Amino acid sequence: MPAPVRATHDVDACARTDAALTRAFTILGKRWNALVLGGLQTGPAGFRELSRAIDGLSDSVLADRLAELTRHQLVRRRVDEGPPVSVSYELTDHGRALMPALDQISSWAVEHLPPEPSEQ
Amino acid sequence: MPAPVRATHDVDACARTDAALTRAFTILGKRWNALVLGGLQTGPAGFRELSRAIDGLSDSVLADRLAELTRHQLVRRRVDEGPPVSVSYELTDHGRALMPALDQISSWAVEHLPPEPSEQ
DNA sequence: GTAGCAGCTTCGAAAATCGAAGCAACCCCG
DNA sequence: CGGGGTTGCTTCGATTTTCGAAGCTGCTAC
Repeated sequence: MPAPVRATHDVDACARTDAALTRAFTILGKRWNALVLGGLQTGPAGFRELSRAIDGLSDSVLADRLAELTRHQLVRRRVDEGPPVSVSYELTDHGRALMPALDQISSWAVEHLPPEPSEQ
Repeated sequence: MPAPVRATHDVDACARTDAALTRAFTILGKRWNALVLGGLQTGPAGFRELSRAIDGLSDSVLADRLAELTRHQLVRRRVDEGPPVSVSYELTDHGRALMPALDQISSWAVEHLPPEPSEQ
């Protein structure tokens, strides 16, 4: 054992940062993904609707995020060919399964996230 | 009501994308933050230890993330002035309070996140 | 026709991330 | 004591992401 006994716990213990968590945050760790999913929580919504609901998110990025979430099967894009073509996005079962976790994070933020002492 | 009855639900319903969720993902929505917190889940760890545990994360970004998480009071930096100065990072109570949610997300990923059909 | 809305896409600029290298301090080995 | 290894970061230039404004199509209302 070359290194001093400094480590509080073995590297292996936290080593593989939990592959599943890594996969989850490959998606959720992108700037707006979780918020888009959250915006869909209450039901289907149109592109423009989401755009207005999520403050600060630009159209170009929203389009990108929706495409990505759709690829990952968390969101479904549905087109209504009625007289005025309309598009709506909604959560898939996979996406909906994430909602409880999102709620939990939301609650955590209420209780443990200070109102920003001084934003960077 | 100028627009056709296309909206499935009122904008207000999903309007303010849940301020708390937004605040939470101002932090968690950054590329490595959640993984760093996850790496600290099993106990205190040193800089290099985390660096090796989280695959793909560079030193410069890790330093940045740790500083940010520390500012937000989710992580605490502790220096042991012993003969060999050693630094260790650990979760604060606020940070630890997030772990259940992280676990839930991890479980969700196991059950609902396909093994990447084709990475972008 | 003219205006307005929905749903995107394109484009250049700004910001975030990356990876390699550097640096001080300290330990072990010989 | 010198060489080599480890820890904890910082700096820097290059690549990626993200951003926001503008543009374009299709349709409706006036």
